[in-house]
Amino acid sequence: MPAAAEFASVAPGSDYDTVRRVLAYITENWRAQPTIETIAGAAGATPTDIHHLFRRWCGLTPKAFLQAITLYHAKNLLGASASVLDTALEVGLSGPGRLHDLFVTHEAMSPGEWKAGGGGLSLSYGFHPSPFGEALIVTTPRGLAGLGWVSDGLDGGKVVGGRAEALADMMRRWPHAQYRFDPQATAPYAARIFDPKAWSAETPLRVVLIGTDFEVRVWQTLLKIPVGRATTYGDVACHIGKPSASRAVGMAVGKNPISFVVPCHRVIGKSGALTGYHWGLTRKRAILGWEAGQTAG
DNA sequence: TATTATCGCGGAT
DNA sequence: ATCCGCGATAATA
Repeated sequence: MPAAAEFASVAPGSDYDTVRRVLAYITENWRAQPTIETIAGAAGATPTDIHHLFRRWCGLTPKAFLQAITLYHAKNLLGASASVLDTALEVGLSGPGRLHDLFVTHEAMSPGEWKAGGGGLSLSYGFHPSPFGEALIVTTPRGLAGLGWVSDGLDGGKVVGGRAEALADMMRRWPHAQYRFDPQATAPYAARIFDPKAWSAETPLRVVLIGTDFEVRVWQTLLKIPVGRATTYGDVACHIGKPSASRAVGMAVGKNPISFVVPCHRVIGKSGALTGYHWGLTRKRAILGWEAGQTAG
């Protein structure tokens, strides 16, 4: 707890704050095969603290968590059979859009519709705590349009961060929209999204996909990847009928505006390498590790 | 035209 | 085993 106060920029003392430092240390020093004592020391905590933290945060012991973010485990996420996307469909869940465990119903808003009729469209935004740091949530009257993260310091040695930058990043996606700070409008979304106990099929989460036709098709495909599984850029490309477009898929995945809800973190390279994440690879690891804990129980 | 959060192939460590 | 460099490839600004 005392060490966390030094990182007062965001959610001081939060679980993710420490998790982030553990992950950052491991990614930079994995070659040295650091012991749990060394890792704990670098994160400013005792091994016992670390143990309790991971049990509380994701339900896994530190050892299990570390194993969950290795390349070997990432390959397992991909699944032995043909494609995770196909097996998801075989399970026989009824409608499109409720395959995600968050029970999302989605509608698409094409750029044309967005530019032509978008004059009156206004977006509400707010900042809310989450298991992965402070989240920026953007909504329309029709549903969730954006979810991003406020960077909280270092990622891969690069200094980034702040609410202003998080908001600017989101506004860059739809520069012509009207933005209104309205935490009361966005708070219910935060409560729903980050509490697995609140995930329910009866009241699906409404999301609005704003992008090109190609991007929307990719994002819709991502919604079919179950919690605790992963797929590859090439698999997504096959799924939308363009087997050779894996690179273009990577670009579209990277532009996903609704982090976590549209699970772009569950797309990894064919080798099992995590390859990239708009909000930092450290966060991608953290989310995948957290999800491993959710499915383990 | 020049960018990619890709992929698979050789050839060199 | 692992890692680079390369070309093919599809969608954007």
